[in-house]
Amino acid sequence: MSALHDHTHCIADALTRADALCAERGARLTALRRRVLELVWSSHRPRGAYAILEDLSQQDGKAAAPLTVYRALEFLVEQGLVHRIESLNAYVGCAAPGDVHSGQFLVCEACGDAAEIDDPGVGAAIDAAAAGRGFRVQRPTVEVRGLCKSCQEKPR
Amino acid sequence: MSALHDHTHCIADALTRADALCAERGARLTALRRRVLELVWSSHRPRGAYAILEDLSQQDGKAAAPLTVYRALEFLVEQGLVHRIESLNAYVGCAAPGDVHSGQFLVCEACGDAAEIDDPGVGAAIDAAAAGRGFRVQRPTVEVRGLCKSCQEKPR
DNA sequence: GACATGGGTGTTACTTTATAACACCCAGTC
DNA sequence: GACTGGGTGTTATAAAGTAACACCCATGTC
Ligand SMILES: [Zn+2]
Ligand SMILES: [Zn+2]
Ligand SMILES: [Zn+2]
Ligand SMILES: [Zn+2]
Repeated sequence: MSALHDHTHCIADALTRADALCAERGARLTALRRRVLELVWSSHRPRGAYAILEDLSQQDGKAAAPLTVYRALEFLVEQGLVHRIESLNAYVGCAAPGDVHSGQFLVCEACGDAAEIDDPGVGAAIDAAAAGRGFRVQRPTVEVRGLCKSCQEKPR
Repeated sequence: MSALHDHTHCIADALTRADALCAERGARLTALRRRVLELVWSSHRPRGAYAILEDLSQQDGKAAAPLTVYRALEFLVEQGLVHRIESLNAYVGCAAPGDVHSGQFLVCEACGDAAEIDDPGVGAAIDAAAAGRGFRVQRPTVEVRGLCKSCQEKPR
């Protein structure tokens, strides 16, 4: 993700889509859940549950318990609004909620950004590899560590 | 991994290869590290660090500290003898140490076995997807959850 | 043999991440 | 108004991982 973009737009857009999706599904995007989603979207870097907890305490003055955040995150993940990055124990906003989520991420070691991609080639290759071994795919996880384009261009 | 196979052979083989690889590299596969490797290989299911710790305590009578196990695991991972399954916070023996490790796993939700595959198609697809976005790959992680062949055949 | 060197291990304490159990509240319904 | 169920608050606890520091022991050097 380019460092120079109107991120307030990313946030507003994510919240709007979340409102629409939840309304459509009859899922309850409560004030707390919406606020947690907003905090997850505070950047394109995956954010840990306890970091979000701190945000809640400091920005909202509410001293919430870990469970509060974890339950909100659980809901958001179920709704496909947020993805969990397993290799970081952290959460990041979904770029395309509503669409199919195969969950593929390019995670930059330098800036920390996690770019979600839904590359059909990768999905197809995984399906083929699994099928060849008689394995039935339920949930693929692809998290590629490396260096994003902008971090390669301005090294160090 | 078929439930019916001579697993003692898997273990013996893994230890033999580890001995050879470490000797070749001048890496010190100490008694503790070798023992931890053996415990990781106690099955084809990824095993958590604390589970291995318990094995050490119960089977060897040594009440080791967590760090002891984590340090041994760190060494084994560096040497490519063991892989960490990020989505499980657990470790599993490498099927082909010495070769290139892209780290692709088919993890069965039913029996827990993690089958390591090194599918060139998957690797190539990831490289292509990353290259198309200007991303330089350093360490890909692929962990596919689903049902292995034998668990599909004997459901429940 | 005495001595420095460095990697491996032991010990204690601590941080981070995640979940269990149970009570309460509040909107929607009959 | 009472019933119900999902969402939230509270407290306590489990699971996973790390920091700091001392000790040991094999190796190489003087
Ligand atoms: Zn943005
Ligand atoms: Zn970057
Ligand atoms: Zn085996
Ligand atoms: Zn299975």
